[in-house]
Amino acid sequence: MPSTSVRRSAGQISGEDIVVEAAWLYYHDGLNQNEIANRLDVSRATVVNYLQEARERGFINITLASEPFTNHRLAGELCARFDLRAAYVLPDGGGSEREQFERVARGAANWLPSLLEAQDRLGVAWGKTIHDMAEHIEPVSIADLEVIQLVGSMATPYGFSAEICSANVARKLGANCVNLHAPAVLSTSEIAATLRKEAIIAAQLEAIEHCNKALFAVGSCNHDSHIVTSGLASHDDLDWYVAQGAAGVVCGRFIDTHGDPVRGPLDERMIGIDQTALRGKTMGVLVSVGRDKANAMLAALRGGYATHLVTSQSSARRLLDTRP
Amino acid sequence: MPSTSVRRSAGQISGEDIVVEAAWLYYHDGLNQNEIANRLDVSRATVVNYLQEARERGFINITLASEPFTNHRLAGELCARFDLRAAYVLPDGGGSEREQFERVARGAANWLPSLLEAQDRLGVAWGKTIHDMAEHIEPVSIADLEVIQLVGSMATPYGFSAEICSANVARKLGANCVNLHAPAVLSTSEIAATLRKEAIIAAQLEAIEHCNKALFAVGSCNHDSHIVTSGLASHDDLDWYVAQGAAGVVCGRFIDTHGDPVRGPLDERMIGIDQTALRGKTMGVLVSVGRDKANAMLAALRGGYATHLVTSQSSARRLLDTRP
DNA sequence: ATTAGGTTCTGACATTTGTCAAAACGGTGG
DNA sequence: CCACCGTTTTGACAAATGTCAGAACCTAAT
Repeated sequence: MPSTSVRRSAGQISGEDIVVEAAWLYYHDGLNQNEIANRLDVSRATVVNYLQEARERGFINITLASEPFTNHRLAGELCARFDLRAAYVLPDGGGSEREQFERVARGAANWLPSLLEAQDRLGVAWGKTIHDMAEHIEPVSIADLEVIQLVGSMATPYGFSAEICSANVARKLGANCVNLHAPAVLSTSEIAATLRKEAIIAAQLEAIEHCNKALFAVGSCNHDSHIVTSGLASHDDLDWYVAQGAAGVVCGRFIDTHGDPVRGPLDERMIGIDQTALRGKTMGVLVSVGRDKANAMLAALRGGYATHLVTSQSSARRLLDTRP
Repeated sequence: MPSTSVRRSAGQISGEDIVVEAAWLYYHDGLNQNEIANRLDVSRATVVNYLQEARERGFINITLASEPFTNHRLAGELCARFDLRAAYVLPDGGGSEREQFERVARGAANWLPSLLEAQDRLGVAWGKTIHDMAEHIEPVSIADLEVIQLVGSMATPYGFSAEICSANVARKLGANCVNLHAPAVLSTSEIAATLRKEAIIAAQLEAIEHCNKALFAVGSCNHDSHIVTSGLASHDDLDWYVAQGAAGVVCGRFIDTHGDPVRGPLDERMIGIDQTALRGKTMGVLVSVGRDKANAMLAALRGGYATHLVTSQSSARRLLDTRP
């Protein structure tokens, strides 16, 4: 009676097959590792290995439903106060601001796919928030999705510049990516104007105008915030805009505490979506968290740039504690 | 120093919030129950309860990726042999036929959502297989999906009659449901013809013609198979069709070993999709398993009714072991 | 044959998770 | 104020899962 070996390399069963079988028995049929070990006639330790392999290979998807987060009490209040269609509030979990940032990025990554549908054209801004979010998106494929870079590229080589953000989001969502092949800011408004008329750039700006959804973060108006460190604005630029009442930055554009555009010399030299166009999208997803972002978030929310918000509990409380 | 209570009903945190928080920390942040217990300042046993509640409430979704099943060696061979676009082969797991049936139903439930896209019109047949499958679909919402009942309702009250199958599939997928408000089989062809001309029925038959995808099982030609027990065909009907070469049943219609229609007196009296229309769909998902279904499956596959197949390893082997 | 080098598997132990009866709690009505 | 009742939490124990060093196994080269 020659017993057929179950060793992975032997037998008629191909290598990964037994791994899948173990995963199925465990996650779908609800057997425990002992029962699986008996059925497959291997040791329980081996079953542990199979299951680990299955997880590593991404055979198992564990996702958290979005409802409990959006239904969160704070989410409801945020929607009411800032006229949002939905908000996604992540628990603080008692961790540091660093951890909270991470969690919000993951939360946004978790939520985003369910906000998109086939044929959407999603504009993507830039920044550490957007970049980290993109990292955490579980790859899915959304039919005929187009991802469009909303802001020109950064002069300084930067880990989370606009083209990298949009490319990563597109990659994770299996989408086509329209990059904006121009610097975010040019030395003179004339050069910017010329560039805007270039056929290639014009087509890309056209794509920006016609995207229906937007994903963006906000920047604060400090001298150490990304708007300066990325080389988009000089310290003088920043001072000038702050003097005019700037309270925050969306897609590289300055806005005041009411969210209204603060226009100035830099604007003419920039290539990318402007405040008016951003406000016109049918969906605007704002991802932001942190004490330092509070004012800028408030400005962006008041300005009506966002229809959807992802943030943390403590940030949500800060927003709600401010007088309207 | 009044310590704020974390008891669920107290504090500013709403009841389900702490459950969600625990779930997040566990499934997303990968903390273990002890760490979570410390953070939330409750006992570990409580964390266990929270996590259980989160699972019960469906906050956590665990699904298996479809690739390992569709990439399976047997799946590839099935595609090649029967000209399928994809096959989903479930492990046998050493269990009984009963367990295999169950597993195939769950596998189909797992796979189906990823086969559908927005605006699809999915025709759904009937039978125990389809019914059990529907039970196991994890509720999702597919935009503008329409589910259409392919076969009329059963005269005998039946747990898995056509209208129940389509309604359940529709419910789970958040789809609109077009039911066929007519019996599957009538006493005379004249009555059937009259009924087909009724405006309501005609519109429903129209919907059947225009659906682009179909989900169906096969029936075998035994006297104890559902085609007889459900009251669709009498024993005499069955004998007659078998004598004409019938080897299986799809959507209540008889086919021979090549999958070609076997037409007879019963056909004129039936209301529902016919063999030609079924063959014309852009996608046909056949879900079937079991030794007794082998011949019928073979017939359906040869007849080109299916573009996608869900079955078990052992059933797959049986199919492949048969001479083409 | 035998040996070397890699991979896969296993047994013994460590850690994590689940269970359950009893205790603590919060509201309610005497 | 207290006794009651249903719910939530907890501690102690039981079960399940994870870890890791070494055994078993395969392959290919000597």
